[in-house]
Amino acid sequence: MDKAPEFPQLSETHLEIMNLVWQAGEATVGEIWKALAGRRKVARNTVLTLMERLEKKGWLRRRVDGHVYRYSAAVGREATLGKIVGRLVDTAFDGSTEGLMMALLDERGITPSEAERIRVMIDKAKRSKSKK
Amino acid sequence: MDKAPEFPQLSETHLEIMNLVWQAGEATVGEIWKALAGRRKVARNTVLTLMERLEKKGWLRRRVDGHVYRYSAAVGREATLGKIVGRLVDTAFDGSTEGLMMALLDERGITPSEAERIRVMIDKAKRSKSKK
DNA sequence: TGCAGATACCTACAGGTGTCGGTATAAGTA
DNA sequence: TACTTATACCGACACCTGTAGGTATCTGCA
Repeated sequence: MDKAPEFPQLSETHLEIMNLVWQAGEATVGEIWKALAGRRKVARNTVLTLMERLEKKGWLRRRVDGHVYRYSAAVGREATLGKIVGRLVDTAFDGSTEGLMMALLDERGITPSEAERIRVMIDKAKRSKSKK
Repeated sequence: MDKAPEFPQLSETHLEIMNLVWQAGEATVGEIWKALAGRRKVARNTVLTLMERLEKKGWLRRRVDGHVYRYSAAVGREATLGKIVGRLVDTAFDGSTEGLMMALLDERGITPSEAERIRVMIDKAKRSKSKK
């Protein structure tokens, strides 16, 4: 569950589907479709096409189960999201982690409890920085 | 400098150009092209097309100056980047600011001095949360 | 006055994306 | 057995994106 594709960018819709697959672990097109259709109107075939494309590009894997394909993610959620965010930092914030955080805090704000948890995260990240 | 378009997503390349324009304040296609070509090979006409499209969609403004168009950003940098990040938080992290930060720290790590500055930012954000 | 260089406009094209319809097949059900 | 319901595959279409060539115009300099 690790060899990420060369990273040719996941669109928003693709990401939406990847998220559902990550959440489900393994799922059929129908299951993902139902989950997605709960939020917005979309045809089953649309989901099918998108998932086939994701599979072709190496983001999803599928295995035969009876007469059905069961899809699962071929890449890890953490690593993938990490790369996406990293890429955004590079292209939009010129590599500045702080820049992104600033934009985020400015846009969203945080609650005191979030602030506390983030503080803990930062301490931990600082300490284990050399790990990676 | 504020009414952002309905936000139909800026591609990475578009963002690259927007960044140069934000930096320059006002610039001709030729100037942006030179700045961009310094980093990667690209034809002048490519930049021209991209900037025309950005203008058509409301991200850039242009005014006649002699026989030349001078382009400037029609949207503020902070607000725009904020929205982009916010959107990523929503689509990739299900609205969780912390989630994004975690991914970022995990992917990039931070130096102690960055950690310190971020801590200050968070404190400030927490205090002025109601402002926005 | 004529040419080089910058500029803008028009057009094109391949590849990706989001959207499906049509059709065939398999499985469960009345 | 006939019908309904999933599923998959093929193909299509419009729009966006990155890329750029061709051409006409303008401007400054030899």
